Amino acid sequence: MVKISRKVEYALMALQHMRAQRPGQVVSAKDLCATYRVAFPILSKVLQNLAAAGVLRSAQGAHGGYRIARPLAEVTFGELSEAVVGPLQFSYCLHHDLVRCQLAECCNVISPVVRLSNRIEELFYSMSLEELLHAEEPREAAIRARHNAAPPGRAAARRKPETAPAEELVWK
Amino acid sequence: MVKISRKVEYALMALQHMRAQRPGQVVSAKDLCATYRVAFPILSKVLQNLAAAGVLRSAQGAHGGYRIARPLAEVTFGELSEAVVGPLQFSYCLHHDLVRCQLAECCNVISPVVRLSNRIEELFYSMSLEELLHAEEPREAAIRARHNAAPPGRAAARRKPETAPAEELVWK
DNA sequence: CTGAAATGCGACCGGAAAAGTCGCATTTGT
DNA sequence: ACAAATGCGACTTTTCCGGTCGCATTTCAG
Repeated sequence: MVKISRKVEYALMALQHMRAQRPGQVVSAKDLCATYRVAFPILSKVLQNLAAAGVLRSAQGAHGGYRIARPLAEVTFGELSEAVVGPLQFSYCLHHDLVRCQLAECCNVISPVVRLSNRIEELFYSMSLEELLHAEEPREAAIRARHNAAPPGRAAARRKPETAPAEELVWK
Repeated sequence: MVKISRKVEYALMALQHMRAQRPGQVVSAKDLCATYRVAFPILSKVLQNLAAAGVLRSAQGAHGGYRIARPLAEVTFGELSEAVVGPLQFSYCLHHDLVRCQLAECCNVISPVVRLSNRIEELFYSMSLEELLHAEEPREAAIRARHNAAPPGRAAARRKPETAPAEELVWK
């Protein structure tokens, strides 16, 4: 199954958050973790990856943190993905040389697989992060509203009927 | 990392093979395994999945096998993928209801993730198998040629070289 | 009618990759 | 000097996919 890595989701969360900051304002990994309930070391590594890729700029030391290094309209999802989870590698066949493929001598799908990989890669590199993150849509806004608007205990209970006590939502 | 399942590759191999058969000609799983060096049970299951999805038609009993059930131009890669590896589910967030997502209450990327998933899904359902498999390209043709070109007498030896590498090529 | 050859199907196993953890070094502002 | 932050590498845990096994069912052929 083709699945988006959780690290990529964390990266998107971080960028979505930073997009809303004043320009030049840095955000620490610690703050992000507190806000979005993600384990520190893993988010930290994701941010470091993004910094290494030039998507974020880091500031070390006290009151350090991260900020967006270049306009998100200029950064593609493909870049983000490669920065965070390594090179795109859609198939077992394509390690850029065919030599290693065990099936090479009787393989009849090299071309189709290459075509497929190219199509996905094109898609990934055609989507800018700006395009992806540009605005909340109703569905999400509703969730946020539910979360923020109602008196703490009750709304949760209402929305999420007896089945899931609030405790179970806590990040393990 | 976003990776195409090996089962999907097997499915493509099988369909590529059947595309070249005379209409109405059935191919047994056993034959396919022998030709492409894939373990029988796994390929068998892939073929069954394709049959259940109406892409292939199966014939049970002696001299049974599979054949293509409807024109590959009418079957999309998305269909194939879902038939073989289950429903497309690109993210951990989207189990069709948001209830189960632990991050829901502080998640700020639901919309982007939905957008992303939709884009990939659109791509998958926009590619027909005919389009993917339509023809061999030079690179692949070269490999096939190299493989087939050996003189007849030696061909058998070439085909199944008893040299050490042979063992290493055997599907573990 | 019986056996062989094929699909159909469900349960199980092992290994690799992803996710997460730990610990410590380095940088920098107060 | 100290505290707060990033930087980084090694380790552990967990999840899931590819692969295996075994047996039931169907169907053709002689």
